[in-house]
Amino acid sequence: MVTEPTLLILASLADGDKHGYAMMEDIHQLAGVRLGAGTLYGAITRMEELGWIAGLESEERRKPYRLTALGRRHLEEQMSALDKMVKRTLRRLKPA
Amino acid sequence: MVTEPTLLILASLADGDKHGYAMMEDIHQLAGVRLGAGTLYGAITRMEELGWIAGLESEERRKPYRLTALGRRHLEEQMSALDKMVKRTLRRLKPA
DNA sequence: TGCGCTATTACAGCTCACGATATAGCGTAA
DNA sequence: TTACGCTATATCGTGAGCTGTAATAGCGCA
Repeated sequence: MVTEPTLLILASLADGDKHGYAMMEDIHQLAGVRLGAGTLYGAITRMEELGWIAGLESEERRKPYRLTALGRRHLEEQMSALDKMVKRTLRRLKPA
Repeated sequence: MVTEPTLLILASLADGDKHGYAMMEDIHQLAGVRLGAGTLYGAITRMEELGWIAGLESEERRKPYRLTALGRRHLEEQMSALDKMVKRTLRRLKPA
């Protein structure tokens, strides 16, 4: 697996509000992995409790979620750390 | 946590053979995280069984490890996938 | 009517991350 | 020479959370 489901969900919501199933599709495009239902909805529940995402009301059977300010900040931190790490590692992989 | 310990260990060994404790220091420099002893040596054992790293003989109390060809290939694949994902996500975070 | 896709929930199993503990060699300062 | 702190590895228990699967249900279409 490329990254923790948590980051993939945050990354997906960074593009706009989405419900669970739509995140599955988006994450597949974004990272090439397909999260299972258990992984996805389990992570969503935990992240909502953490205050990283918020469920929006809806009269449909779809339940959309939105990235909170806290979640966005966390995503930014993780991404910039990841970016540094990836760049350093790629530099190690291809010697001068 | 930024990334799985597995990738961090592979990334550390991409720079040259190292024993466990040296990886801890290197990973701290590389990714800003400090792996605990349990995490580190647990992952090392599993990765050796997978054939991603190989233990080298040594008469000292230090046991150095080397990245195998298989491990290197895996690291390259994961890093390029991560690289794509990070770039796309960063683009989402800072709108035009 | 039935099939396949969308959509969510719940659950059981299992891996693994993590902290803590134990052991031990080493250098060095008191 | 004793004691302390750092280096170095191993092991264990616990819990979090990833994973696949099954159950449920609305929807569109043939």
